Amino acid sequence: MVNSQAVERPANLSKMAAIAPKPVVKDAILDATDRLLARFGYRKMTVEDIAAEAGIGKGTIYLHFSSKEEVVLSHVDRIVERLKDRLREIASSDATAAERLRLMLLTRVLFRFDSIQHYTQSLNDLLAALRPGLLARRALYFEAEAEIFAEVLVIGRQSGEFSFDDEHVTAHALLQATNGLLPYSLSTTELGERAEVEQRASDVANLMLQGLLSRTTS
Amino acid sequence: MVNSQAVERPANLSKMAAIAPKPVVKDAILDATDRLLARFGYRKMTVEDIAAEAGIGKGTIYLHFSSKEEVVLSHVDRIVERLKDRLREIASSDATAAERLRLMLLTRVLFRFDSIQHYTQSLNDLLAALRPGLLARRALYFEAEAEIFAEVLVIGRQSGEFSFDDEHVTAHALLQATNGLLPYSLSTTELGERAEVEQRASDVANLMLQGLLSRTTS
DNA sequence: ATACTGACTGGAATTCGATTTTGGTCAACA
DNA sequence: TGTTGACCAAAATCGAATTCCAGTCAGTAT
Repeated sequence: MVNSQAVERPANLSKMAAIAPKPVVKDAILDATDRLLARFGYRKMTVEDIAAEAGIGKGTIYLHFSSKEEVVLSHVDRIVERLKDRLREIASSDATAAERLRLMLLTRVLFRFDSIQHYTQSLNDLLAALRPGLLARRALYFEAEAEIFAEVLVIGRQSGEFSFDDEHVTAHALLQATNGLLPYSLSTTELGERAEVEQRASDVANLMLQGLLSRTTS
Repeated sequence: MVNSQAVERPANLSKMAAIAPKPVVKDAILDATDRLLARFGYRKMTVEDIAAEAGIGKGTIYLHFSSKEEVVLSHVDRIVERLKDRLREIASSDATAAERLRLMLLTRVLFRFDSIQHYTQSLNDLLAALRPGLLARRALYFEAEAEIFAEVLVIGRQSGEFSFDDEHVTAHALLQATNGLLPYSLSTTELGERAEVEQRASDVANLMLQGLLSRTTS
């Protein structure tokens, strides 16, 4: 439940580190988790393993996270958080709106692919153990992503580049169309080669974007 | 391995039933399988159960299928075969090519949804047991579907309704975009309400089709 | 105080051998 | 000639003994 992103009332700036104790340690825990997930998978990775890998005591983990499950879910959260940063970066670049959306769609697929392809065989394990928690967050992830996409859509419409009715519906459709390429239930090996996934994402993106382009421009 | 679809050299027409013994029985076995999958799931359903439900002896199952796994995979094959019939039906209707594709996309999603929503909780079980076999067939299913879609695409282009480069790439993109709504790894309950799934499929289809429409028509 | 730790605990997971179930075969049967 | 169900080996299941580990908290260090 501790979310370093949410900044509520920075009451005492000099004591920020105390309010959310040592974000450096928190990140070290998540880094360790990433390495160990790749090496052992979810079930065989113990909390003591994580602590040792991070160079801290086991109890310290519980000062930052409420449970082992929460550690791993936060790790996934961090991946998505970084993805969102990347998406916002692309969203505010100076390419055409269509080019930005295209790159954003490719990125949302490939960033996830790259983030978890390290632990391929252990993914099923993780998924089986955390399915309920992950499904709950999936919806939140998509919603957050949709907002970023919607902004670019609106900008593209203002400039006359795009033509569409509802930006939220359209944003969700864009995400939905690429969801089949996300390694949520199919592992990265089952999805196919990276290059092939990229090609498929690209083909889908091209077709969708063609549908967005304003009829008047051509 | 016994595939009633593949018609190789119908040597003796009067003995067809002997070459592929009693397709009626075969269908009865698959019908029984469908009912029992819903009731018990894959693992708890025994071959003897199937035989009893179909009103035949256990050994008879093995005159039609090489293994229990093959029985269930053939059951899935039959679902897809029926779906393809439905798709071809729509493909040859007299609506506009866009309307046909739209309906075909909705159908490929909802037909699957309806076909397996009976056995929701037992789906994970089935998926875990048959994953390798199912993944292998998935590719074949998509390929076969893509062909039907490609035909409609070509017709739409001939009539000037559509504009696109490669019909196979485009057909695959259409399928890929709706794959995320198929109950392959996510069960029907995890996908959401039927109406919601329908809405999402519809939104995606609309956007994709918008991209196909020829620029000249508007 | 405050930040951290690791020994400790109960419940969960694993192991392993005994027992039961079941996928697949085939000799007998209709 | 087509069908069957008793039969067999392999797999699944069970259950008790054992190990393991997530989470706690008294204690240490700072």
